[in-house]
Amino acid sequence: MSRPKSKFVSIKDIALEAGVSPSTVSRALHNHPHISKKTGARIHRLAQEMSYTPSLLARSLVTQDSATIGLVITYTSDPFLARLVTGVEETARSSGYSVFLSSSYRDYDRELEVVRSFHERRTNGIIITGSQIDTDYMDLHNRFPLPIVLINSRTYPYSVSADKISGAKQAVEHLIRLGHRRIAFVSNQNVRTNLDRLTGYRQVLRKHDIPIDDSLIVAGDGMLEGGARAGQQLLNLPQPPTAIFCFNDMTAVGVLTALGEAGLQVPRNCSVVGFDDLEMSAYFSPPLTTVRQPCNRMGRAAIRMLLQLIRGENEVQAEILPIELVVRQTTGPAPAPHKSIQVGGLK
Amino acid sequence: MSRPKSKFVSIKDIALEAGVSPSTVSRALHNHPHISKKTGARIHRLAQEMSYTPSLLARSLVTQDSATIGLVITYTSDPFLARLVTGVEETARSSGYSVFLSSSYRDYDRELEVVRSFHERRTNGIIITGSQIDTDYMDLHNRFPLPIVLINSRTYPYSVSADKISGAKQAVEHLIRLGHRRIAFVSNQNVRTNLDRLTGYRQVLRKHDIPIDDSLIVAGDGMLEGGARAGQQLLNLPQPPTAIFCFNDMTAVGVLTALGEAGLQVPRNCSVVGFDDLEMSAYFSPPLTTVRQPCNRMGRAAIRMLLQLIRGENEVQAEILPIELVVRQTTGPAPAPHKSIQVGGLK
DNA sequence: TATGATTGTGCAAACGTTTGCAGAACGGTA
DNA sequence: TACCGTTCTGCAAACGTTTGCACAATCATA
Repeated sequence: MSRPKSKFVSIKDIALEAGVSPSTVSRALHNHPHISKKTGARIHRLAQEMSYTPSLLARSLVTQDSATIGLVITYTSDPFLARLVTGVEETARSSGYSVFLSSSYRDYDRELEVVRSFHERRTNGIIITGSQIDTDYMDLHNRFPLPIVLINSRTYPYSVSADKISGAKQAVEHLIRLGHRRIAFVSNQNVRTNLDRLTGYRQVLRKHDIPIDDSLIVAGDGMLEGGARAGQQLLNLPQPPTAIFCFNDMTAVGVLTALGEAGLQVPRNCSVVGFDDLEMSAYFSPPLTTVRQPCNRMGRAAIRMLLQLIRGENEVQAEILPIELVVRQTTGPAPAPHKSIQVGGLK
Repeated sequence: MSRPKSKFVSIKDIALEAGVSPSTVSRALHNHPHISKKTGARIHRLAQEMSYTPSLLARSLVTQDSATIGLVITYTSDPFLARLVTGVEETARSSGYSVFLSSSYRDYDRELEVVRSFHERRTNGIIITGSQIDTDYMDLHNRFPLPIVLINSRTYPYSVSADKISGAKQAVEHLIRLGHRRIAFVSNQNVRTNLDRLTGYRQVLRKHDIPIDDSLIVAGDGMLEGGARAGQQLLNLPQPPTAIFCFNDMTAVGVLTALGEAGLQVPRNCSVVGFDDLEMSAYFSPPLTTVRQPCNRMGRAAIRMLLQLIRGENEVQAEILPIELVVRQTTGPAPAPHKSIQVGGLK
């Protein structure tokens, strides 16, 4: 025997010990009604004593059900995703599923690779945030014949998204109401993820007859560094903005740092709005005005949808969850015109 | 046939199509040398065409190797763990492992349950952060006959930890050097996790002949809320501290908020030191002085150790990684004595 | 005492792989 | 033509489960 016998105790070992057949053991452990009380008890006791742990690998093979789902996120270090992961993991576990986690780094091929590997492991379904493949999954359907639910990819039929257009509109409306007219937008690198926020941003400006100035739309990277860079870039403009709407909270914090380093006060000299509402954001100083994404709820909705698909209920439809602006202390009235920003103020 | 045949194409399907035996297909797909070029090519082509994806479930069963590891963390929402997860996931994947993720909520039974479920899935090994079971795993060894590596449980033989005693000492030394003598410590709820920090804290105070005042040791919860509460509690003391050493950065931020709300300036009226060095902490205002835990490195070290154990190299030993104080702007000279804290200062 | 119903157990196939071993096909040499 | 050595392929067992079906045991009833 070249391969060593497994180091784990199997149903057969118990069967041998109990002097019954493996099937009886299997049934006994599942409390099958046709098993006599006596044998049932004895087998349970033996299983306990021999510290038997069933192999879900073997079970999955025969039942054609791995009781496993895959979760693909962009970066494990993105705090926005933390609560989402919590929601997914929690609900998955309470429905008896285990969760594979992997990250895509927002890279098409990497995402493909992760999905392939989850498919190899025969996960019952996959949830993907920030997908680059997105609607292409519809063509990949025969290559990956398993349910896939996307988060924040609202063009894909099986998806759960936050209503980001509405969020962006609320944010910009809020700023305009405060008197701002030069409102900047700091984007993410990734075109697709910016789309909704930009749409909302443009719609509101247009509605208020504010011309769209492309120099006010600058690129961040969705992270602290990018926000800081973008902030500096905006300050160097001949006519800097009086308010900055940011792709997300991390970006906003980066922007705040840049403003602070330039000696500007927030919101006196410049207002800042974030997106996400990280737990941290309420504790920032000043506490960040931001658009709250219902992450936890999205995670739960996504897995609920996935479980439906797994059960074969195919008539689910894309969900778009409402989103709300949380006004805190980084937004205030626009400074008087023509001296919109005073560099190097106070002290 | 009551159970439907699998919806996935198997090696048998290819064999049928190619007119060869399953074994040949298996070998061809593994580029076994004894397979003729012709058949090899044909089978590869067929596999491609039929979009065959091997079942790792089946493979794992026969090879007795699931190429899978389990990662147990306390809370998926803890930002401190984010980079650690990244390190683990990254290294695991590049070694061909997939990662199961689950959270323990710092609960003994929950942790046990997660480990059991990972064992059922026949993960090759498990990494656990913030373990409550800790050294008890040594007794559980026959129940869980698979390698387990703990993070930050230095009494367990297979563990990777940061040198938290040293970190705490550096922090408190730093404060004392700045002239502070009333130095508070805001702890976590969990006794075990506080141990090292408290040891360092006490050692340094004793070394400098500063009596240890138990009223200066108050409980947080490792999170923002707890920090804020603890901060208030400390301010209400008849003789409040001039410096506060916090269990972690989240706690520190909570404390900062409490100080801010009381109208105190940091570090003029009170210094604050955190622990972890979250990415966010450098961007806080003022940027947080803190003790940096090498999370990413710890994650990588942990999985490296686990892989060694999986390969059967049992002579590994617990690793303790160095840790460093990062001085930023929440610490400064102690205020003059007897008017140590002026409530409601400036403006 | 046979009959039938009821209850408990075992056989064997199946899930999708891998792999040792046997053996077929093929080519070359004597 | 017979033999041997290569080179390739297939058989069958194994991994650890589940489960339909057949059948054995038990017991009450006629």
